[in-house]
Amino acid sequence: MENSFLTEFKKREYFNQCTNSNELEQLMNKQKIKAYIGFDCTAPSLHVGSLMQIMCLRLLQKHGHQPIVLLGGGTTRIGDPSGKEETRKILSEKEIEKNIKNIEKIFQIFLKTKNPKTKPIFVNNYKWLGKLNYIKFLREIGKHFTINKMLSFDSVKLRLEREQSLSYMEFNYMILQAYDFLELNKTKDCLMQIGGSDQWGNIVNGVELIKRHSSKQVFGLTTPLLTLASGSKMGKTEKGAVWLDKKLLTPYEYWQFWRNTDDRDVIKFLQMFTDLKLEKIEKIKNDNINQLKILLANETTSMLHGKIATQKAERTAKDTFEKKSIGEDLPLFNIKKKELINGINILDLVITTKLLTSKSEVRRLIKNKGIKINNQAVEDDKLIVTFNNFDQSNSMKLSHGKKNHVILKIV
RNA sequence: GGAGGGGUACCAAAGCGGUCAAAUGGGGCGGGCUGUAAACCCGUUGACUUCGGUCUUCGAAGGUUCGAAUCCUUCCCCCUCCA
Repeated sequence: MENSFLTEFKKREYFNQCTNSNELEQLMNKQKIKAYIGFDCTAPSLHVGSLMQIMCLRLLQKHGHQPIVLLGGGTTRIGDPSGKEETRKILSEKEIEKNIKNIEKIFQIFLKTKNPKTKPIFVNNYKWLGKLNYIKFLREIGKHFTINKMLSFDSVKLRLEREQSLSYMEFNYMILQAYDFLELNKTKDCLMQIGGSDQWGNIVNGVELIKRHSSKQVFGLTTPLLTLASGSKMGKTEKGAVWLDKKLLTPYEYWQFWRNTDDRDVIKFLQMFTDLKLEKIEKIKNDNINQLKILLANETTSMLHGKIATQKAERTAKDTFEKKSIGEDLPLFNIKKKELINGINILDLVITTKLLTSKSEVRRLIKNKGIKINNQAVEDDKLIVTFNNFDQSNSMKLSHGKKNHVILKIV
């Protein structure tokens, strides 16, 4: 089999580690399997940091396998200590439920839901973790874990070494995650768990638990921690997380995020985050880098926000950056006619558009020629904006730097 | 439990009675170059300001002093060594 799930998985650079690569390959060539990924529900939505995991689920579908999406209502109530230096804050039940609903919508967009053989199965581990019987759990599951081994896991070891407290609750997280896998194996015949490289320990625990408890062979697969050419973490910009939710980040902003990818990351991102065939990427990889970035932005944005929103975003970018005119997708602010009669101070105006948050900062920017009205740098921080600054269609473009623009419209 | 060392802005780290809104580096932001990239160069980086200043900040609370990030007291937290 030339293009199996695993080969493509590796070619697209999703591969980090596998508990048993060869046997997994054989299994997946022989039959279609179910595999799961668990997602944390501490935030109201997911951001690009989870995108690689989502792409893994899509890849499963592409090869005829069925993804299980575990939204950890139960484990989110505990908090994964992996990679965390401090105890996480605990969320209320209500918040978690709300987050889960919201996050599920993201998967409805990214995954194909029609084909009954590959459509995603959504599960919430609170369903089984919520009603565990402590004594029974200790006897059936707890006996397979030794404290000696648990103490040796990085997530635990680090906290202990630094003498940071690790609550008993968090200490149990790995057991619960292992139990999730066991449960999914029993009830859904799930044979694989995928996760980020930081999940390796937790995943292996699940694989081993199933072996001991049910004498079944299952698999674990991890993706690498994605580091950008610039050395920073994927998905976090200065302005905050790059959310996969148009309420938290507009399609235009999402498009811009991809358009601004570092040159060195573009090909990698095309492989990882688009559906473009690898052969095609190979063919075009020496094309004009800016065209490739636009392609990347178009592919990723339409996957999440749809074709129409993507076209709008692209057009807005063109209008804004190439024609230096007013792009329709830029954030819009209405100004009342009344207010303009006496004019509005430039400082107040910038603050109301939320382009910046402090007047001192606006003053500084003006000094550095960083605030522009209709592409013209504002020279005086006492400038009063009036009707004269608006064009025939009652619009005015206000910019902070080259990339942050806002359209003001008189109503 | 005993002995030391330390908590300073987004982070790291200097300052150790006034000249400190606080050196320096990183990061951020803006400008230049360019390609909405990287690298590089320049500027900027508490808030408000009628641009004269004013207000708030150096772990917390008190105190000494004309004046404290700097000295004293108590408290909280962290690190290293010994037991």
